[in-house]
Amino acid sequence: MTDQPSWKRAVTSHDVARRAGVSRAAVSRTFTPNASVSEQTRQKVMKAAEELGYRVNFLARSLINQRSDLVGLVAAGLDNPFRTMQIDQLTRGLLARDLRPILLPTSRSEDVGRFIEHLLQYSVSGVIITSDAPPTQLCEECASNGIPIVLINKGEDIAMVDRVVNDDAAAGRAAADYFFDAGHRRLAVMAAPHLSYTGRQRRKAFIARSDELGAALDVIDVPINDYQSGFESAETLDRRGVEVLFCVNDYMACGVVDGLARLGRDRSEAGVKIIGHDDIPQAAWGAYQLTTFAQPCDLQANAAIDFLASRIADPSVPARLATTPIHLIQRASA
Amino acid sequence: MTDQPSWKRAVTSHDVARRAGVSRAAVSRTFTPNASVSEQTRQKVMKAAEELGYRVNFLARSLINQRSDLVGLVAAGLDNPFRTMQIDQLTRGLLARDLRPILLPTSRSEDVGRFIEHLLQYSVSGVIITSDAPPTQLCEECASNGIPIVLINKGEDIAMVDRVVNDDAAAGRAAADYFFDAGHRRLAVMAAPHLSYTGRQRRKAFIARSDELGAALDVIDVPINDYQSGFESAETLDRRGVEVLFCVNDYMACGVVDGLARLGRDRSEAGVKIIGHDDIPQAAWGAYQLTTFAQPCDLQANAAIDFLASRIADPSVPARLATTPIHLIQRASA
DNA sequence: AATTGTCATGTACACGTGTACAAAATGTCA
DNA sequence: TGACATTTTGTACACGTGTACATGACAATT
Repeated sequence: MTDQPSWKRAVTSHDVARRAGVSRAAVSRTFTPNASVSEQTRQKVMKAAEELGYRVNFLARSLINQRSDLVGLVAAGLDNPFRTMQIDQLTRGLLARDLRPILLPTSRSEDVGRFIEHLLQYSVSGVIITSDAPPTQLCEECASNGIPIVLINKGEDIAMVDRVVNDDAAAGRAAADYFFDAGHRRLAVMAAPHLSYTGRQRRKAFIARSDELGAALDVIDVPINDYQSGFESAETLDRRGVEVLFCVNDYMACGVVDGLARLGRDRSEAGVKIIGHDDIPQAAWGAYQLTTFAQPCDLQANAAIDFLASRIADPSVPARLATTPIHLIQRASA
Repeated sequence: MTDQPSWKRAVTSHDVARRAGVSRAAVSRTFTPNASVSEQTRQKVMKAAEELGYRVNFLARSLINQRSDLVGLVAAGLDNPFRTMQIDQLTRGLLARDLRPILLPTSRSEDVGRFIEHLLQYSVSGVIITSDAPPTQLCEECASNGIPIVLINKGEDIAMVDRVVNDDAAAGRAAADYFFDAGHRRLAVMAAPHLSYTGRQRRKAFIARSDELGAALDVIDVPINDYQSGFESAETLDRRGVEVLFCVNDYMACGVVDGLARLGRDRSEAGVKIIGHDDIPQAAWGAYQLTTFAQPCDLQANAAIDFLASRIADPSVPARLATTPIHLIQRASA
């Protein structure tokens, strides 16, 4: 026989059709949901497909459908553990819906141009962006090519672009209230004033609520909301005599804790009280025990994927916005 | 004109050809490396392509080339920060070579069947596997379809499958030597005896070297090499009076440190000395300061991608093995 | 029995590209 | 200039699939 034991070439729908004694169209219909096939031929086709080890070629299918079921996942700063949680949830969610995630980690914004090529050349069905830096160019390019976009925790509201955002305003306010209710009249907040939309929102809300309450306020600016910045800022905190601090994310808060410890300011005795945000795994680690606002990245992922899926189905729906609730987790740090 | 301002349909090589006044083949050749085109027509084509915003449709190209430039990235346990470092390096390396990573996080091994479908249906150019659980079925299936595979830190040596492994034996030995040279005659190692190939190797080498040195040895088994296991095992360490411990990874070591701290056994005063492995970011954090073996995941990623690329070019090369060196990083924990 | 409607099936084309082959153009040398 | 080698170009087919359309089978209705 011409039956090669080695993988000479992939088995196609044509082969299955011949073996099952039906037309190639019948095979195609068998593997297409909501297509019209009689139960009898479906059986025959399935049997033949099974025997030959047939799999539909998604490249060919995508070519015809103008849709690849690939989804671009643009994320920045995998160093922040929260990002890992996000992409973990997102990839699982996408795979559960038979969408395949292409991971595109951005370090410098210059990558973005290359990413656009990657995405458009593969006719991705959609793009989910978690990056810090606002890739407006990428958005425009995708939009003008009719590729659905969902932004997670980003500010720009663009026509036809869905967004999922954390309730940062609530977090900022709640943090200020928490400290105030505990009797403190001098508060502090640490954040990067120019990067990270979500960090800016939390910072803004904390400052606003602080003012409302009439509390004194230290605003500590850092270049980036990361561990290193937190660590190095400990000295500033010490110098200014800060007693309670809202750190706009846990990643940086861990740095603050370690930085203070290095200066000998242990927080078990009357040290600095700290509230963080995100509830990264490390926030629960014994050395930190951060009181923090949990950000429901599972809900966010689901919401984002829902948005994406529905917009893939109907690209003309108006832009939507989902705000996910926060949840205070009390630990030893405050 | 029929010029729609909206994105009615993507611009194809046909459009470019017409505009440039050449045949469609000329366009194709312009965008195919090492194809025969005169400089003059290339210029014309590039100009027309620029004006129309043309991009090669990779789905169509892949269909004809039987190769998609997509690479499956099968990884488990994104909770371990080392995994994040790995996929970060791998995705960047792949993108730098114009390969696109499809991320497939495995939690249960049952996913594997579904992943195989994902991978084969898209005619991925190759697969890189970092998963703990040995997906032998996935390997076989890919191999029988002629898809190159590279394993990172896995044991199975399979025909035609390249591997990149950390020098676990050296790490295990060096850890034992380190403690012995410091004067300790009773050593301990903590690891999951059934999971994680790489952990087993380190454990084995540590035990062997211990025996050679004639040191007493505590072998502490855990179900998984994770933070939680480390944390919970602190009590066992305390009960057995362990003084020095080799933890087969940092993730677990962090748990041990926290677990011991909870029991009041601070390591600043004569506490348990700990050596970890991987040099995850948290190992350098102030609260832990782990002495550890750095695993060069950048080298590993490059080696893996080199293997993959060369095997894509020539699938018939015999299986290769790269062993990456470790590097001791001394901090306060030992 | 004749008519109508429903549904399964096959044929033929389309998706956008790479490339074998032949034809044409160009360059080289006597 | 003619003969020949080399390069460039165009034509035609292939990749593997989804689906519009027409055809035919079969049940339901009159």
